[in-house]
Amino acid sequence: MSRKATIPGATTPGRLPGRDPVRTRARILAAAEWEFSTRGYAGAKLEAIARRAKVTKGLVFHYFQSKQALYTAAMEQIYQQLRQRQNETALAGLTPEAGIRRLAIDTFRSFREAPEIVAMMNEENLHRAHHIAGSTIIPALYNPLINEITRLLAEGEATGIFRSGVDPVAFYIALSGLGYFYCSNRYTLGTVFRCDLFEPGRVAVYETQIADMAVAYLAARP
Amino acid sequence: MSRKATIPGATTPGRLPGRDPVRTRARILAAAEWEFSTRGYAGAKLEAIARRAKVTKGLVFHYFQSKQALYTAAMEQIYQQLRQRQNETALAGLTPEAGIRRLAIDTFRSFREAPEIVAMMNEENLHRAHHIAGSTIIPALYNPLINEITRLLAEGEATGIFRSGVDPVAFYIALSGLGYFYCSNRYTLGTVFRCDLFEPGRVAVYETQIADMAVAYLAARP
Amino acid sequence: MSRKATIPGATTPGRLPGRDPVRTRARILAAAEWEFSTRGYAGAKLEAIARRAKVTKGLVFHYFQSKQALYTAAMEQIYQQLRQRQNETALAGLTPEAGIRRLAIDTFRSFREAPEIVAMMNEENLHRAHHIAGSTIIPALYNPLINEITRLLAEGEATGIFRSGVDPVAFYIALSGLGYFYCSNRYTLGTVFRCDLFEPGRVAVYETQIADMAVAYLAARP
Amino acid sequence: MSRKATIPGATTPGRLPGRDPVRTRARILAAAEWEFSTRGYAGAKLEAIARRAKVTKGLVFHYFQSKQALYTAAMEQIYQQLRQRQNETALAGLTPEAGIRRLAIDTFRSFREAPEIVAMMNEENLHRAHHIAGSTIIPALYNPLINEITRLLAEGEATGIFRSGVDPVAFYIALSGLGYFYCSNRYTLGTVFRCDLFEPGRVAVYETQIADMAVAYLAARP
DNA sequence: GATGAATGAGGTTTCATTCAT
DNA sequence: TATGAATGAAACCTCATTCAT
Repeated sequence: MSRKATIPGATTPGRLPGRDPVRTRARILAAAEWEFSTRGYAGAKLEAIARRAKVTKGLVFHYFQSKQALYTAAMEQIYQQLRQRQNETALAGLTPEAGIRRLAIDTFRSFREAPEIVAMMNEENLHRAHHIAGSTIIPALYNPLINEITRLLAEGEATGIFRSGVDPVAFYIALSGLGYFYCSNRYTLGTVFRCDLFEPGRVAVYETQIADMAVAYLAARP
Repeated sequence: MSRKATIPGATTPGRLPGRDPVRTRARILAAAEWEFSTRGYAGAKLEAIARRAKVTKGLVFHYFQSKQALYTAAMEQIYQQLRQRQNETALAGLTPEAGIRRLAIDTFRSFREAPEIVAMMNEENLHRAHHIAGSTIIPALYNPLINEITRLLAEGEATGIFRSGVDPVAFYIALSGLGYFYCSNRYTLGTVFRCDLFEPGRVAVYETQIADMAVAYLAARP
Repeated sequence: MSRKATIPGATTPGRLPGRDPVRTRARILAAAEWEFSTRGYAGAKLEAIARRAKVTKGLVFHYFQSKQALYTAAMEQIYQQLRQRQNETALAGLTPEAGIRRLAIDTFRSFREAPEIVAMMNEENLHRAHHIAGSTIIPALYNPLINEITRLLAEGEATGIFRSGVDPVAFYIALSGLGYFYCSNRYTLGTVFRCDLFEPGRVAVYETQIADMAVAYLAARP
Repeated sequence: MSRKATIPGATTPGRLPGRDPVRTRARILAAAEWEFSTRGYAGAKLEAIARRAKVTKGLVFHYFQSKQALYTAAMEQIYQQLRQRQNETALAGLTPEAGIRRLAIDTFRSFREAPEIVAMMNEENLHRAHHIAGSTIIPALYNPLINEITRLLAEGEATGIFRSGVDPVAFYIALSGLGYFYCSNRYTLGTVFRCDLFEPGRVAVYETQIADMAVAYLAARP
């Protein structure tokens, strides 16, 4: 009898080195994300990625053809996670002011919660966006967010509470920058100011400050 | 005695161009700054640094004992350049509002003009500020700037034009973030928005926006 | 019973193109001949052979048990092709002189038309005939040719037009060498002499020359 | 006293892992020649070359930048050795007939004594003379020999003992082929004919035969 | 018969570092 | 001070082969 006694329908859970290509690929990708985002492209070693994914180095090449290709795959996945995270933000039904506050706070939070995204973006900029340039997916990911901002600005301007002439892209950059820098430079700032920037109290103070900055800037002057 | 009688102070013509220890060291350090800031710690190769400095690899080890030590030296030099650049900002004699505007604009400019500083800070944060932690010089470099901000905030509050209760450190971070992100993410943003962020017109728009944000936030509400 | 009722002899349409064991095996063997003869044993990759045969690597192992075994199979097939090609030569009814001329010319032609045989023989000699040594087929393939030569030499000697005392094996080697070298060293000679050795005019000149050499050597001196 | 007691003028012989760049390079090159010519390009392993040269793999790359470059260097050296060997042949003062006989015999001998040259030429032809094509040295090496042949043919024709209209290049190829094939196919022929082709008696027979063939062909017919 | 995931050994190459001169 | 030969570990990658399905 060559057929083993298996529970029909069950996919034999718990088998790690088993033959489940989908999971294996996912494991490798997750390991790559971790290594690339914590050590950078050059600093990440395929050996470490393989060990973390519990596969052999050869198998990494079986799925992804080179270190570069693996890096690109990891980067695209990370970007998608960022946008997914940001798209969860529900701005519908909020007043323009509340929407902008929420946006400032949520953007800040998304960077805080996904340090690998921040690290990966820095890495990308070090290489002058070489990889993103080739990707068609990534620019598309930004559209919903910019559209949302444009809508909020227009709405606020129409109801007379926001100033006019605000550049949505420039405003998006400023809003992101307020949250991004706090997270991306967490360790150098923490060292210089001898404190932990991610301590909840400090985060709350900063959160309020950047939301205030955003709306104060937009507020129509009498 | 193989040492020839040389006239001190004269640059003894005919010698190899590199026989000037001070300049040689400086050349190596400059090459290291360039390589480390454009490729990161792991991506920078001593071979490339040596070639760029027009010396042999061995000589790099002669002056700096290891890659790590060379990196630290390069980093400290870069930080000093940043602070030097920021200290050139003359805020004396300006009204608090003008001072803050100037600070926002100058900080932005300093990041724009010194991309190697931005890259190096990112690298440092990737490594959780490992190198800065050991350095006593670097935290000290930040003091003048924070003092200046504290002074401006206090002055503005005293004259009733600024709101009270602003955290100087949080405000410094926000101010820096507005300029930093625009520069550090120059390439990814440029790719996504299909434009050159460093085009003068775009820079001018952003400059005004961040200065407006800073003062709008600080402005005392009636 | 998973085996469907199929009409034997019919090529069961709609099946995967490769579901014909005989043809699949032949395709793999042909691919192996090409790869081994153009890249050598070590230079040939099973991956490339599989791709060329449009099968998976696993299937290559299914039919042939190892790279070595596949190589041997390819080599034997190639040798058989050579002898088949040479046996097509019809020497019956020719005078000894005409027979020798025809032999020289046909041997030359067979090497010209089957470069993979030449390459494979070189590869074999690189490995000191390791594979041929084990094969019983290959020596047998040479017998008809040597017999033919022996017959022609004897006949010519008997009729007094050929010299006596010619070693048939040595003569066979010389005859082959004249044609073989021209083909085996086609590229290096072509480079050195800046011409295409396989250009028809040049081939014709050489053909005449080697036939002349053979018969001039054999001709009985007065 | 840091100066060791050394015999002045002596280059401290017998030091193997010592710092003698010229010898080290030569050792690597010699090892490469051996490995490439006995195993082919793909079959040769840098590890084996390094071990044979008693250096580390890294050092092989220090001197030659890649496997390809090392191969090219080895090939050029081997070609030079061949021509050097052939140029040693002193044809001056010989009659045209004696000159041609000597040429046939010496060419045969040079291939017999330098099997690595034969192997390397085969390898080159496998790769369609890719490497030789780039080299300017190699074609030049052939000139003296062709000149010599042209001279002998002209002289023989002038004195009426050689036929006219012989193509020197085609004749050179035939002459070389007679010797080359015997050596290049030593092992396959030896297997097929169950004998050692390099056994002195057999070599002598063949030597006479090919010299006879050459002059019989050239001989003017009454 | 056929697939393709998985392995493990070994291939070429890189690189920080040491050391004799 | 300066050179560059030499090292050894480890990097990325390839490839013949096995195995579950």
